[in-house]
Amino acid sequence: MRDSAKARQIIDAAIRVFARDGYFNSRVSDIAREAGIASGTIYLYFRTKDEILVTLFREKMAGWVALARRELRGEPDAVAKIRRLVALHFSVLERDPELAEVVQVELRQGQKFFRGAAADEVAAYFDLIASVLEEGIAAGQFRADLPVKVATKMLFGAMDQMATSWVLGKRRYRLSETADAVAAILLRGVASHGV
Amino acid sequence: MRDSAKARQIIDAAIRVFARDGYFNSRVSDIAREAGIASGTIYLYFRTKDEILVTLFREKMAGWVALARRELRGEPDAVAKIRRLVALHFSVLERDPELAEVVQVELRQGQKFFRGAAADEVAAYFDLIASVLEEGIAAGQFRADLPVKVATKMLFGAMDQMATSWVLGKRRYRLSETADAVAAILLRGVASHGV
Amino acid sequence: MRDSAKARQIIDAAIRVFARDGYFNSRVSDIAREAGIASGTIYLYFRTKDEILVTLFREKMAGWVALARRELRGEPDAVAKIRRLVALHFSVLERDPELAEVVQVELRQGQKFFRGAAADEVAAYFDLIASVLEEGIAAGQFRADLPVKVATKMLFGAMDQMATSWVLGKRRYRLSETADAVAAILLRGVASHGV
Amino acid sequence: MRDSAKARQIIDAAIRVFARDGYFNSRVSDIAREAGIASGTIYLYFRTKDEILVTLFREKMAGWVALARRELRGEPDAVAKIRRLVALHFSVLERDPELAEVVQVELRQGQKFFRGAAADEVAAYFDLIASVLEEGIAAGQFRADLPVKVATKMLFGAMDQMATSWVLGKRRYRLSETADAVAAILLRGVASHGV
DNA sequence: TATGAATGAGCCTTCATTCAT
DNA sequence: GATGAATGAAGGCTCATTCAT
Repeated sequence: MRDSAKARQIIDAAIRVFARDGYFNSRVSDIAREAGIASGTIYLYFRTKDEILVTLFREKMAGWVALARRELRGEPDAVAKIRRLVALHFSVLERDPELAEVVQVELRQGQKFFRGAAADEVAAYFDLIASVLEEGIAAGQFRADLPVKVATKMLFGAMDQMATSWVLGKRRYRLSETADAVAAILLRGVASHGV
Repeated sequence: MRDSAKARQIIDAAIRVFARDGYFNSRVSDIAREAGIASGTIYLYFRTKDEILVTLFREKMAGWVALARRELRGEPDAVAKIRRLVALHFSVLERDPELAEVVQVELRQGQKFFRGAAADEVAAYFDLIASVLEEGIAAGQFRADLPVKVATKMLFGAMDQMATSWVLGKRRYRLSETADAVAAILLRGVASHGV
Repeated sequence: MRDSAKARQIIDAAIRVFARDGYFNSRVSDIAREAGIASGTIYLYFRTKDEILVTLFREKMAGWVALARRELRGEPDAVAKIRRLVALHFSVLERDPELAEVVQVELRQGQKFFRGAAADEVAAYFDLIASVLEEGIAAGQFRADLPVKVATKMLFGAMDQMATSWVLGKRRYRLSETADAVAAILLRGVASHGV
Repeated sequence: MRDSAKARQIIDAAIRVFARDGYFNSRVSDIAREAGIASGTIYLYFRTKDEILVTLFREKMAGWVALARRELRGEPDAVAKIRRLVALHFSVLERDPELAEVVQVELRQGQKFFRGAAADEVAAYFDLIASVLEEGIAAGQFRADLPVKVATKMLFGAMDQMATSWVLGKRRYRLSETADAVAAILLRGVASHGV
């Protein structure tokens, strides 16, 4: 549980195993073997198998949000931030295909992703998107009457489905290359006038 | 499968049980009790517990696509069709909250939804969306250079996330009431000029 | 249960099915299909699946013993009777390979064969063998101090193993052709002097 | 299989349970309770319930054949060896009545005994018998024209039926006391002249 | 800390048998 | 008598978790 090299080692092993076999088909002993430790050792760092998945996700998602926040800070306005956000969303997943498999496919089990322990991190990401939209509205770049909550979900959903389709299509193309097109459509959708 | 009345009875019971307890927490005997039959009877109509979930989804999704196709036929142009599609997507789920729970949450397990046996039906829905986009492009309503595949995924993703958030938020508002706003954003995103 | 063409039809189907798949791998419905009737019909003639096996065996064994008794009656002395008995034992099985498979392999399950409902018929066959041995002793052909019970079991065991090996060896030779050799060894074993 | 002590503990428990209740009436959990371990532990040493039976048999039979080989080595000629073999065959079973019950009754299910995984050990026992017969023929003690394969099966069958009858008769007498009579009949059967 | 043998709760599925038609 | 859809008991096996070392 405590931050530790061993915990990270376990999480990294879990990502590989979950990506390969799926969460339900993976045994704790598989993760242990992949990590090169005894299965009992895992329970010194995680209370349950489920907690591995949740922790995995929380850590990755928290890092993701932090990264996004940092990156967006450098962008001049909401439009640029949306473009950056899409590019980042895609490149993070593209850079780590095993993580992508786990996040887009395995993590959607039951209610673990949007509900569950990871809900805070997802909410933070939603908040980040919403804040960019608010900023755009304030700056007059986005429609004044834009329903922000709705638009936030739609933006996330659109990006998420792009990622899911890419993963399920065995990543046969470069996800990043679609970023501009995606951002363009999203921006037109929310813009106060033609962009 | 053979006796469609009994099979439907089982599927309907399964929807209620899965919606209440989740797929993995549901025992076959729970479905049987809910359907008012013996658990062995289920195996006269379905080979495995898994097949119940898959059949459930295929039937519902096939009906959904057929309904959408029929409804869209009556609309005059692509813009109207997109509006209709969003309204339909939302109203189908809103009318059957238990189905919504199953489709948006339980069905996303592992690879059963987009991959797996249900892939054909999902693909048919994607095709339907794509065909509307093509029609809009041909009619000059949507951008001539619109990347149809990308836009298709984004449209589906946006609607899907709206539905998921609504389900996870315990359906505390009327999903249908967001349809106009969603359609508006989608249409602006793909329109050839400000709509 | 009652003697009837249908009961015989079921038993004959059961022999074929048991010989092909083994008793435990055979379902009652398999027997029904092989017999060309509904599975429920079987229960009009037999109380349980087990009873099919037992009845099958009792009928075949009773017929076998009756046949043997009849045939031996025509033989002049104990030596000729032993020869006849061996030849008959082998030819009965050889003439009906599926019955042989069932009797030598499938029927030996648990305690159904020597113990169980078929015990009487087996005992009758043992008695028949014993009576021939007694006759031979009385006639001076067999050792006066021959332990009849022991010899009876040995004779049966020797013939039985010959049959079992022949069945397990996929009946690649003619069992009957070994009858003379078998009878010769048996007769020397019990004879009052070199035969 | 790995830890021979624990595996032996399980096998010994299985012999007691199978002898008492029969193989099919025994649950894996019964064996576990008898062995004083958890039922899951059994699966650390055996893949299936079936494998327990097969392993049980292979180990016992292998030990039996090894013992017989060793004992026969000390005997001066084929006649003495046959006598020793019969005595040994009977005393092994008599010394371990529960093993006898399992080997003579439970193990004959379907094709596990003569066919199946135990076939090698049974074949080794048959080979041992055959080699003694060959030796006796070479030494002139047994008939020169003795059909060895046939005689081997008959010898085994005769001993086996003696054992089976003894087990089924609830072991109401001492099997060993019949050894001399059995050996005498067998030897007369194969001898080159009156013995 | 680390190990890995041991635990034991949990459940899907089969199929002999029943019975309403 | 005949049917075959329906029943429901039964148990082998898995694997997350524990704990003695």
